[in-house]
Amino acid sequence: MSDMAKKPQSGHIPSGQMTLFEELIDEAGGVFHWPDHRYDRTIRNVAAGQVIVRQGGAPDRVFEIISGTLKLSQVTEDGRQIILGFPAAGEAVGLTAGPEYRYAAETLTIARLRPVLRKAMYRQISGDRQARAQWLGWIDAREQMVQDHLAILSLNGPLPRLATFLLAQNTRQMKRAGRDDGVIDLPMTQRDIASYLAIAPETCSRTMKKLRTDAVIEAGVRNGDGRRIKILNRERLARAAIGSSP
Amino acid sequence: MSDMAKKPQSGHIPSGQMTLFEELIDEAGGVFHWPDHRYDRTIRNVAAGQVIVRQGGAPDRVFEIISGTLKLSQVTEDGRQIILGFPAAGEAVGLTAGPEYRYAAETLTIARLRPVLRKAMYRQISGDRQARAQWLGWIDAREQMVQDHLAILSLNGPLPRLATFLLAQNTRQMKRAGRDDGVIDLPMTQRDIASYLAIAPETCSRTMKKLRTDAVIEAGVRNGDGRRIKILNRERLARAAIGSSP
DNA sequence: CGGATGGTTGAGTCACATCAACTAAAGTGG
DNA sequence: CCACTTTAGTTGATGTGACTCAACCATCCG
Repeated sequence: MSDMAKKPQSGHIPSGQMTLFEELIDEAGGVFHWPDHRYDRTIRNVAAGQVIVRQGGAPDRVFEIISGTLKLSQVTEDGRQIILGFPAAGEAVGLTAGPEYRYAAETLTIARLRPVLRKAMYRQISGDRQARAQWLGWIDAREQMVQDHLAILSLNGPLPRLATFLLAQNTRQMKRAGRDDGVIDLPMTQRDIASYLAIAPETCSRTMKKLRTDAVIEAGVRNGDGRRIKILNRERLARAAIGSSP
Repeated sequence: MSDMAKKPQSGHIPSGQMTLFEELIDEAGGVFHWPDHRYDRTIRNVAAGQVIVRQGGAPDRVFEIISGTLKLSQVTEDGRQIILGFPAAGEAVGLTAGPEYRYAAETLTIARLRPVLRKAMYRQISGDRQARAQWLGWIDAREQMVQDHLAILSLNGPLPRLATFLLAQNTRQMKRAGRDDGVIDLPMTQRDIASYLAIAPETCSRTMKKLRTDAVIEAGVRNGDGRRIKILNRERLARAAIGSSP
């Protein structure tokens, strides 16, 4: 029930690719510390497994994701961990109207992030018309993410949930890349996916297998960080998403 | 699976209390039409069962709830209906950064609403410091609502979900009333609660019964619109919320 | 009184969570 | 470069419990 509490799986600090990007990385392990100077709009490279914002921290910055994928997680009062989503390039992280960050954000892959001070954000929203449209777009995207999550969780089986998740992931990556070859990058672990879908990790694995043996998807090999799968039959994947078995 | 689609239960247009408040009510059945003139900050009384905002409509107004309880619902692309929450006095409805309302809002009880034009909202956010704090508070409250919903849906049984829901309802009403007598108003149907918790209506009923027979709650009689229950043992309700059976 | 809506209860089935053991792969350190 | 450890993922067996279908009350409204 609260097995997630027993294994917080906090920052699994990989150091595999890090040697390649050592000079680009600001800090190596654990929580990423943002330099206080030159914080405004300076894009920085961050290693995988870095905690960008901490739950409960003061929300003084918003981060625009230039590239890479992040993971949003939250620890509830009773100790369970919830995965809230996997924002990627083009989205923003840290947007909140409250007095503190409600969730933690952690890089799943190497990422390029642009920090923006909250003050600057308010200035831009009031002033520059174009910048405001940009901000509202990010806020809207976040709204959409949450809505999609709720829609997934109100589905009643692992198969519809996973299928919907994969399709959504495909759509997002397709929009980002401009083309659609049916390949879906999954930089997150299956454990994270399971938590996001509110199913058991074993069930997630079994459902994946079912999709594989039914020739709906094709599982690739490990891709440095995470897996990569390919959609073989989008029709059936879409039908699985709404609960029709054949 | 999609039984909600078969019975959209759209606007169940009650006319019970309406005779009492007939002169206060602007429109009787179906979708509530807001007068175009005097829209700014004029509190209006609305009957129960009125649709305040429609999904897909242009989000030109935000509604501050002075009194009463509303229901937020959404119809997904594949026809399922999702209940997103039950905002009450002190909260705001219709806040969105996108080009259209994502969900419909309907009054569950008689309500007093203050509409505010979006333009006026932007003006206030940029200008008046105090008004901005108010708006940010509403946005934050909405964030909190969604987070709580996600936290509930990531719980894995009907009992924890229902218990959490009841405790949250109690907390909200307690804060609003200033005192806590353990009484919880439930203006929504059990069908709505079940949809909100993503469980079957029968399961919702059975779980309620279990709480009743275990002397955790006491069920009152029908209260005009909806039921009213009382918490007899908050300890056990709280323990049920995190999944401990004893 | 009849219709409609919301709620309750019963029986049965299926499937998800759980526990457990195991493989695969990658990081760690000598 | 090879043992050791750790983590992610896979598979099997099992019991329970939530959904489903169905019929039945209870209220409220005409």
